[in-house]
Amino acid sequence: MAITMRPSQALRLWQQVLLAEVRDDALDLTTRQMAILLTIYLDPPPHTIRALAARLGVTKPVITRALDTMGSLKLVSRHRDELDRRNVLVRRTVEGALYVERLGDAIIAKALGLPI
Amino acid sequence: MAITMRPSQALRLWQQVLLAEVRDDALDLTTRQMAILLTIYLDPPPHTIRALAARLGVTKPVITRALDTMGSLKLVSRHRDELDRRNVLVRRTVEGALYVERLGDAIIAKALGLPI
DNA sequence: CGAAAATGTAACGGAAGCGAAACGTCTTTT
DNA sequence: AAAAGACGTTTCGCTTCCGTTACATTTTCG
Repeated sequence: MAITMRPSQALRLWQQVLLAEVRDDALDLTTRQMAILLTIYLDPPPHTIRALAARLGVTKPVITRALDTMGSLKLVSRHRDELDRRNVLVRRTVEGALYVERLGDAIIAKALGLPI
Repeated sequence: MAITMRPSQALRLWQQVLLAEVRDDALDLTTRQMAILLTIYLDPPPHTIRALAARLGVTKPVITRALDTMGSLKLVSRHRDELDRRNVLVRRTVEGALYVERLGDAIIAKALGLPI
């Protein structure tokens, strides 16, 4: 069974989560950064810069810069691929997993609070 | 009946919508701008800069700048309040309503495509 | 009426993101 | 072994956003 919502409910859910994100966000990720983060945590590894760029439809420097930022926030980590040393593999971190998990819980909490 | 989802579904929904937003975004709104836009379109008017700042938990210049950007994109419009000429009232536009409506439809489309 | 308060905006310096292009390193091809 | 290609990063100039502070206008209150 698929998730069913009316447009008004979907928009209200989106608003509530964004408001919560803005109100108490220490991280302040951009839309692109959040898309990258979720892709790393939801899609199966390995994750290379090139593959992430293709998935998002952006250039590689965009991924590099986003990983710089999220790496300094400890949300992801980078490791050289020893089998093909041209590649960089992006891996999850404990902090990142916790952040994503909390986001999921926050979305559900807001969904449960939606008017009928 | 409230909307029910598992955390994995919520996160997957979020990822899918963000990916779509990044892939074919003509607008590229920030998280704050999107939160402001949805608040203007979902919460009952009137919307003043001060009230929006309080709702988001940010300073007034943040709202002013976001409205500058979204105003040039025709997503919202500003009008001086004639009853209290200190106030600026933010109003919806046809273009903004269309944009928000499409976002709602996009969310629903992604929700329907979620795995069980 | 005049002082104080409230509202939104402008200005400032700093930080971060952008697209495009050039670059260094590593692997594959010839 | 040399040339070509692939991968990720760095650099460039530019734009936009940020927080803070100062400001002009308008209203309220003493």
